[in-house]
Amino acid sequence: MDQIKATITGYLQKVSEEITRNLGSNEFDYPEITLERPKREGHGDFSTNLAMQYAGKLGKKPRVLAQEMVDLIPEDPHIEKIEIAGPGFINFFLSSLWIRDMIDEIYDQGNRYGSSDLGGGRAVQVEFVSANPTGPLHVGHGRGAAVGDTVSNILSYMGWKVGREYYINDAGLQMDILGRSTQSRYFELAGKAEECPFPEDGYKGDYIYDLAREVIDRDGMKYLDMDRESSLPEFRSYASEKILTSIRKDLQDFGVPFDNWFSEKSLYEDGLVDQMVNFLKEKDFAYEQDGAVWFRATAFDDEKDRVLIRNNGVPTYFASDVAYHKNKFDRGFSKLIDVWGADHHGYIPRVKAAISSLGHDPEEDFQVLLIQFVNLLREGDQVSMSTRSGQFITLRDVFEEVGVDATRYFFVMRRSDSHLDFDLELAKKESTDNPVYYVQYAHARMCSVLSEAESRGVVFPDIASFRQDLLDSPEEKKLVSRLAVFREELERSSQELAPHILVNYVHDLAGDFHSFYNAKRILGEEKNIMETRLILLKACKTVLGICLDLLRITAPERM
RNA sequence: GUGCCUGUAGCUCAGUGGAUAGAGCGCUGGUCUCCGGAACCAGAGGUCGCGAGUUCGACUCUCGCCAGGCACGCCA
Repeated sequence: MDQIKATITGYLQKVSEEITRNLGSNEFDYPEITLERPKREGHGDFSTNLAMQYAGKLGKKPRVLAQEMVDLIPEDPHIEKIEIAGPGFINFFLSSLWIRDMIDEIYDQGNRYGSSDLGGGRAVQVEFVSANPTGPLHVGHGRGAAVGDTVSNILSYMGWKVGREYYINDAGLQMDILGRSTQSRYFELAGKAEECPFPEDGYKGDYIYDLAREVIDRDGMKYLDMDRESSLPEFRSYASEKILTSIRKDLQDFGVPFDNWFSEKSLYEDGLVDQMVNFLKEKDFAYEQDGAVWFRATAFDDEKDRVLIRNNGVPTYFASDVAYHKNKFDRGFSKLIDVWGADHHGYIPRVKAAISSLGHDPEEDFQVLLIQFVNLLREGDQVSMSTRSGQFITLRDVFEEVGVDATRYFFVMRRSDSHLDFDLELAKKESTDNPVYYVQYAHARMCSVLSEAESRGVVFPDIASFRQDLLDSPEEKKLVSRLAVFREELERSSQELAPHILVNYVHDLAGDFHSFYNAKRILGEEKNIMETRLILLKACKTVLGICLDLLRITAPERM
C-alpha cells in the first residue's frame, strides 16, 4: 500500500511537470501533490485534487484538465482503473495485489508491524504526573499518567528513544505545609490539639491522620516536648517519603513505569539553580531589580518578566523549573514533552521563553500536553470532589473498582485537552455500551476461532494459500482497508501525541471485525475460502494485539 | 479587562481544506438449526454556536460577536 502510494505520487509528479511545461508556465507555485484516502467507497482507494489545484491557475475547467492528466498516467498492474469524479477529483482504484503485500508484511513483522523509524533514534523525554508528594494521586493525575504512558509507548514504537520521568516537587512551601499538617494531627492524636493548631491551608485528608499515627508508632510522643520548628523536618520528611512511596505503588499497580524519578530538591543541592541563574545573568537574560532577580521573559514573547529569586533570597518554583528544563537538555534529550494539567496553560509562555533563552527552539524541541479535568460520574450523576475538604476519590479507588484496563481505556479515549466524562458504572458494565469490552471481546473472539479451528483439526494454512480475490464481500473489503490504514493512523497518533487516535482506530477495527464475523463464516467453509479468511483473521489479531499492547490493555484470549 | 481552550445528533464525543459530516450510548424495529449474542443489521435523529471573509471548495483557515471553562502571583 505504501509502495503503490509512492508510485502514484511519482506519476502525478511527472504529470504535473508535463502539464506545466506544455503551457510554458513556470511562474506560479506548484501545488503540493496530495493523495488522500476517500471516505466513500465509490471514490476509489486514493484520490487527488491536483486538477482542481491547477485549474484556476491555468484557466482550464478542472474536469477537462483532470482528463488530460489521466491520459498521461502510464499503465500499471497495481492500478485497476482511474476515474474522474465530482468537481474534478482523480480517483484511483487499485487492483487487489496490494492486499497480498500487506498480509505478507503483517506476517513477516508480527508484533512489530507498523513500527517505524520516524523518530530516528532521537532522545525524547516525556515528563508526566509529577504530582506533589502531598497526598494520594487523584483521578486527574491518573489521566495524565495514562496519556503520558501511552504517548511514550507510541513514540517508542515509532523509533524514538523515550525517557519517562516523574518530577518530584519536593522543595518549597507545600512540603512545609504537609509537615505542619502532619505535626498538628500528631498533637491532636495526643490530645494536645491546642498546642499545635492546624494550618489554615493545611491538608485535611484522613491520610494525614494515618501518617501522624505512624509517627507515633515509630517515635512515640517524643515530639510533644520538642520545639515545634525543630521537629518539623521529621514530620515533613516522614510524610513526604511515605506519600511518595504510595504514589510509586499506585503508578506501578496502574501499570505505568518510569525510567527516572527526578527530585526538585536535588536541583538545589547540586547547585543547578544557581548555575542557571548565573548562566542567564551572563547572557543578560536575567537582571536584578527591587531586590529580586528577574528573568527577561519579555525578550521571548512572554507578557511580563518573571521573578527567579525573590527579594527574600528564596528562589521561585519557576527558577527550579528553568534549571530543570536546562538539565533535561543537558542530559542529551533533543525533545521535551511535558504533560500538565490544563489549569497550568498560562504557564506555557514563560517556560517557552525560558527554553528560548537556553538556546533551544520552543516550538520544535518542546511540547506541552494539556490534560483536561476528569468529570467523575456514577450513573450519570456527578461524584462530588473537593480537594479542600480532603474528600476525593483517588486514582487507586477508581482502578480498584473498575479495573486497570477500563480505567486506562477511558482516560485515553478522548482528546486529552477536552473534558472527560468518566462514568464509573459504565466502565464496570460488561455489556455493549462499554467500549473496553467491545474491543477486548473482538480479540477473544479471534482467539476462540483459532482454537476452535485447531480442535477441529484444521491445519493453519500457509500464507501461500491466501487468495485476495476471494475477499469480495463489503465486510471483508472494509476490514482489509481498515488494516491498510493502521500505519498512517499510528503515525498520526505519534505525530500529534494523541493516543485517542489509536483508541478510535482499535475500536473501528474491532467493529469491522465483528461485522465480518457476523456476516461470514470461517470454519466449515470451502477450503480456499476458509484458509483465506483464517489468514485475514490472524492478521487482524496481530494488529489488534499491537494496539492493545501500545495502550497497555490486556488482550484476553477468552473472557 | 487581557490571554488560552472548548461550542458538531437527545447525551458523550470523532472528524487530514474536499465529494452525501461520522461513531458509541439512548430510542424504534429486526438477526442465533451455524466458529462465543459482551455480537450484528436496519431506521429515526444535524441551520457543525452566530455573522462576515479567504478559496474552485470551509466543521476545518482568518476576523468579529455570543456562550461555557481555565489562567492571569516575588503560589506550586
